[in-house]
Amino acid sequence: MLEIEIKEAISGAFKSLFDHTISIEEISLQPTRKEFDGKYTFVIFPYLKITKLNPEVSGKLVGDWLVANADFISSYNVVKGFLNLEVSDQKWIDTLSSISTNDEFGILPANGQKVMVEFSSPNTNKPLHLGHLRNNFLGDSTSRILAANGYNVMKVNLVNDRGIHICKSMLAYQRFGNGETPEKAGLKGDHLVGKFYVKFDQEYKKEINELVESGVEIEKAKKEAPSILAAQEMLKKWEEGDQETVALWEKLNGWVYEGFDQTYATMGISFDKMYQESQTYLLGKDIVDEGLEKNVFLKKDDGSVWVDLTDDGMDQKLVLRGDGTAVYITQDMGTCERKHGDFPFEKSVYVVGNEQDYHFKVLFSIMKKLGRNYADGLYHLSYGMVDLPSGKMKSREGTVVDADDLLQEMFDTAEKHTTELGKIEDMDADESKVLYKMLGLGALKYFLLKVDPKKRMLFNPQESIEFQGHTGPFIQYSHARISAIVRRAKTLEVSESFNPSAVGDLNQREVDLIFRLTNYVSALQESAEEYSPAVMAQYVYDLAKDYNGFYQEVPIFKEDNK
RNA sequence: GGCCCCGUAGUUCAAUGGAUAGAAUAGAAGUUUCCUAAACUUUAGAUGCAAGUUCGAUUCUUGCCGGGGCCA
Repeated sequence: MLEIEIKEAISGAFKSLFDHTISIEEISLQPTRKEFDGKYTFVIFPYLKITKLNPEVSGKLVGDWLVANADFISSYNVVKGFLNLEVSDQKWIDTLSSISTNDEFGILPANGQKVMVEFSSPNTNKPLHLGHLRNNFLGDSTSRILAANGYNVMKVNLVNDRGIHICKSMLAYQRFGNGETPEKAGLKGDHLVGKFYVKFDQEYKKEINELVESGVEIEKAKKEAPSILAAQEMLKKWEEGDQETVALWEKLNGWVYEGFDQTYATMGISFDKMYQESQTYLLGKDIVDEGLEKNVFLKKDDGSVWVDLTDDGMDQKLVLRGDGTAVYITQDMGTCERKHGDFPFEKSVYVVGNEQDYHFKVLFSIMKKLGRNYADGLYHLSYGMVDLPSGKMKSREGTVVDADDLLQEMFDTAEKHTTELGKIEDMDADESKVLYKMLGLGALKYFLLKVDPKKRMLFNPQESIEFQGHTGPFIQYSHARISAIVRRAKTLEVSESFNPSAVGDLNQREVDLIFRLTNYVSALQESAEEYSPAVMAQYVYDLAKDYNGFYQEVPIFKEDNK
């Protein structure tokens, strides 16, 4: 890449001028601000100790050396401690040529490394909601970025298909279901099961209220309400493998999976492998034994097993209960090990909400103490909650934004805007449907991805369905117009306007655009290492914005279009 | 109580320790013979507070004040 070449040249300049070696990694190069001349800026300030000269003189020396010795640097200027470098036309021509002839532009060759990306991780007792959408889009986007960077990526989904929550749905179905099915109810399977989960909660609350009215303490009532006891009993039966219970569990989960599959298909998201917690929840106990053997864990008098992480700034953590039953971290250790066994990765990304920051810190620290060679490659892609203007989403208060509903709303809005603007009069119904989906999904994905993942974000339904401004459809629209130029260039036979060799005739804005494009690719490469879809989103947006800004000043086809 | 994350225009978001803190949206004023006006141009508007580190701090450190989370 161009940037690397410039850095190498700067390094050469320091070697030759000051007999000092600076590595390419430590050289900081940034795009020149648009109010100054130049394309790349090298900040001299940090190197004044080496040059032992003032900023202006240092910049001039380096600039002169570069112009004399690096043929792709055509000129330079120094403002205070900023050395602004201009890249020669020939270099742009070469760069653009290599881009236009490279079908794999932006995609790096395989690097031989495996990375597993776990995301989505739904519970099977209710449908996906807005929070899951942020998770899914982050996971999917990260996977794509990593794949484009040459990693062998395996996308996995660990479904939480067991536990007290699904028993609650099962119980309510048993009582109130009357043999209902998704077909009969005309509901997606996940929505049907979610309905019974809500039903359970209503009954449970009713029972608590009755108990409290009869004089029972509220905490006690919560523990002793008949519904919750029945749910616990059902979980126990499930764990014992009771046939009837397992059959019911399979039936309901089957419906939920069908519903999820539909939602994933709508979102355009797929997985290479599914894990079920029902298959992994017993894992990890052998690792506890191993940890005891290696003296990483210690057993207390009551038989419980602990790990001491005070050296790493954490506290002591329980890894196995005194009665020998597992805690969350136990199964996560086991699942981690199994995942690595299935797909021996160098890196493994967990896309999980930030309420589990501490949990993953603990998990990774344990795996390291156990001497797993892959432990350094474990990464928690932590993201913040999605808030609504009314505040936090709460399922019990019915303020949850359902994923299917939201997706449909986006598609409907796309249709409404598109028809109002009269954009697609020559399209048939199928084509236009594809278009609405592309627009609606683009808007939603961009809206959720443009925010720094770790930050809590606000989802305003009104704004999210707007297609103007800093949105996905803005970028899609710009792309459509760029494509139109290329199309017309071919039909009008003025394609030389787009011939790389004509780059010398392009105006400043156009060259800027090309510059942005090359910059975009290097950002693609760097940001992938930092798992940052938000950075990618910003670059694409900037590019589209630059394009829209300059096109009105230089309409290329003005003359040919009479 | 201990630990973790976040405080930037009215609002929603940007800004590897660098130049005059960028966008979008809402407000005001404009632009359709044009590669599709889902666009473009102009205008006004912000770093919670207080110290410290240094050539330079939205960014790093400490304290305080707010918001959220985790652990009991």
